[in-house]
Order: sequence, then structure tokens, then C-alpha cells
Amino acid sequence: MIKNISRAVIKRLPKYHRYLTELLDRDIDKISSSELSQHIGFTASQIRQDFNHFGGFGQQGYGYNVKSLLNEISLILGLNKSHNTIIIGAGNLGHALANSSSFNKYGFELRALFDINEKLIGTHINGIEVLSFDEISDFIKENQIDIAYICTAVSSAQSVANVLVENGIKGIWNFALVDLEVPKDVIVEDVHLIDNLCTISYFLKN
Amino acid sequence: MIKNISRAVIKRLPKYHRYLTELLDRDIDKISSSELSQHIGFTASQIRQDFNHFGGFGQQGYGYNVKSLLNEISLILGLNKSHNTIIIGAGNLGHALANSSSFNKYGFELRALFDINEKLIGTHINGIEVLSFDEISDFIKENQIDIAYICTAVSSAQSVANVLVENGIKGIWNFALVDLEVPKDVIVEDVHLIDNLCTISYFLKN
DNA sequence: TAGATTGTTAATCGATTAACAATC
DNA sequence: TAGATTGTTAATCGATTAACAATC
Repeated sequence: MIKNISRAVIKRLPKYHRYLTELLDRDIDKISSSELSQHIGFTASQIRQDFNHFGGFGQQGYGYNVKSLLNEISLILGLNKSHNTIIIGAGNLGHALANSSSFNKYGFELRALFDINEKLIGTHINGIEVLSFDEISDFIKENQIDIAYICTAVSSAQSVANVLVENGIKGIWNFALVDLEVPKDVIVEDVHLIDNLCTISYFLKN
Repeated sequence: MIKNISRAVIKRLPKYHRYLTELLDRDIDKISSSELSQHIGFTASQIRQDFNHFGGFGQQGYGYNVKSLLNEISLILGLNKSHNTIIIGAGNLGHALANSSSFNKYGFELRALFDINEKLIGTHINGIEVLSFDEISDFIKENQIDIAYICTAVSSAQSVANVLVENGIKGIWNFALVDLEVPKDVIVEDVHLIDNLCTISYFLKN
């Protein structure tokens, strides 16, 4: 994809993906932008614009073929191939993420967890081993890891990120409440959960 | 607040809050929009616009007083008073959220977890009891619960939401991968974690 | 008073929506 | 061919940025 697609568009793609998967499961093979609009909540116009950023996937007078549209969106999102992932920090959150089955369905395959706590090292979570953080460099290289989830305390998140970057990790999913500094070719997605609660709190008042 | 403030503005407030708290901890009592801009990454112009949606908190020629600005933002977000919360679903994710200490710091106080699994009922997580889902109506009324976190499977999320709504809950933090249908006076914030991974996957390709 | 920085208006930019010609 | 619905251009809307007068 050479064109610069806005982040807003990209953020809508997973929702399309999810709903189209559901349609496919229900053996529905055709959908129009207006039908999609009713179910998904975006306007039909926006839906057509979104798809046309990547080329026309539909057919005039007919609509979109569910299977091929889903396939195109999977390709755009890079979900056609699987990703090897690791978790750094095997605390409660690391545990929860390691146990999440839905990531596997999308091809995000957890290869290891890492921690510095001796008591955790060597244990298994959902069949995946917790390794010593000291081994992370070798592990990343040997296992072609694409994406790392940072589930550590705030105090160690940046130094963990540095190690990840040094070892060539290009995708970081950061759960620590800190803005990581990384080279700009490294993708960081932050999940600052407390921000969500603040939003709820704001709207409860209003 | 009568004016309709855009969601984009609200979503930036927690970041201001976080950075101002840090400044306060470092005993810095004054900051200008341009200094704030350097640290936080938004433009100085946007920062001033953001604050002026709620009234002028600064002083010309001086800047903003950290303490009073932080106080104003706390008030806007409704963080001056605490919120009673509950978690529905005491699985891995429920566990992780129950153990998160940062929510307490912002005044979100967990009062109970609920589950239907007999083995979990009666146990404690981080000192908070897991109760039977059957008791939820009484509990919500007796404990003035404001916000509920849905950490159940997709299949039960909507029915859980229905029960919450019936019992007057106005704020729902939904971790299940489903779009809940609720009356429009109920605030729902979704955390669809897989969407984040899809975004990372997209940008890794590009 | 002079310098600094806000508050606020105007200009720009980008995203969404509307409209309709193209075409299946 | 007639009807339906896309692809695409144009219009609108909203959010961000720039500029500067107000004022501490």
C-alpha cells in the first residue's frame, strides 16, 4: 500500500473484518454498503469510501461478495500470515493475555513469556513457557518474533522497549502507563486502560 | 458542562492529567502551553484550545499554574469523587483488572467481582470477594455502584449488560468482543484488544 | 513599561457525507 | 433493458493550526 491511508480508516477495518466473518459463518455471500451500514453503524457512503481507498472490491448493481471482501480486508490488515509474539511481564495482565484464545484465531501466536521473577521462570501459562528475561535476545532471533506485548511495571517499560528495539522488534503493544520512546520505524500501540475509565467518568457527569 | 465537547478533546484530557500529576510531583508549579507541547506532543495551539473549551485556566504572560490546572482537569473528568465499581467475570482478565492498583489511585474502587462458576464464588482477589451473579441486583443497589466492567465471554456479555442496565448502571466498560445494545443514556466504552493487534499488523506491513 | 503568553478569531486541513454518473 | 448499487467527485462539516489582539 503506497497511499497514505488515514488512521481513522485503519481503525475501522477490524470491525468490518469481524462482521464479515460473522456473515460468512452464517453462509451469507453478498452484502451491500447500505445493509452493512445498518448493522455496523457507519454510513454507507463512508463504507464505500473506506473500501475504495484500497481499490474497488464491489460490483455495481450487486454489492460486495462477503468472502472476497473479507479476504481483501484480511490482506490489508496482514492477517493472511501469522505473527509470532511474546509477552514481557508474566504478572496478572501477562497471564490474562496469554490465556486469551481470540488472538490465536487471528494468527497472533504466543511463543513465550518473559519475566525476571525467579518463581515464575520455568512455569507454563496456557502451555507457553515463562523464560528468563536474560534469554530474550537469543529467543527473538531464533523464533522470528514480530510483536512484543509489554506488561511490565511503568518503571521498567522503557528499558524493556530498548531491549526489544535492539533486537529488531518492530511492533510493540504497550500496556504500561508511559509514552515509550522508540525509533520511528517501530510501531507502538498503547493501551492505557485508565484513560478509558476517565472517559466513562467524564460522560457519567454529563 | 453544557457545551458539547468533542470526543477527541475528552480523550486528550487523561494525558494532560497524567503529565500534570508528574509535574506536581516534581514540585513544578508553572507551565506554558509551549512547554507542555514539547513534552506531551500536542501543539501549543491545540492545548490552549482544549483548555478554553472549559474556560480559561491560564494567565496571560505567565502560563498555567500546574496545581490549579490539574485540579480543573480532575473536576472536568469527574475524578474529584470516587466511583464504586464491580467486575463481572472473574476469569483471567477479571483477575488482572482486580489486581490493577492504578485504578484505585484515580478513585475507581472495586467493590466486588461476580461470576457463575461455583468454584470461584467465595474466593477473594486482591482482597475483594467473588460473589454469585445471582446477588448482583441487591449488591448494586446497596453499594451505589457506578461502573461495571464486563469481562465475560462474548456469549453472555449482552445478557449481563441487560441485567446491569435494569439495575441502573450507567457506565459499562466492555472487554467482550461484541457491540452491546444499551439505552443511550448508558455509557459504554469498548476495549476490543484484538483491534489493536490488527492495527499493529497493518503498520508492520507498510 | 516591555516581554511573555494566554484567549480567541480566522484560516487551513482533513475526514465525513451527499450526490450522481458509471456500470453490472 | 431496467433496477440496483458501486466508485468517485463535490459539498459539507468538524477539528487542528496559525495568527494576533488582549492582558497579566
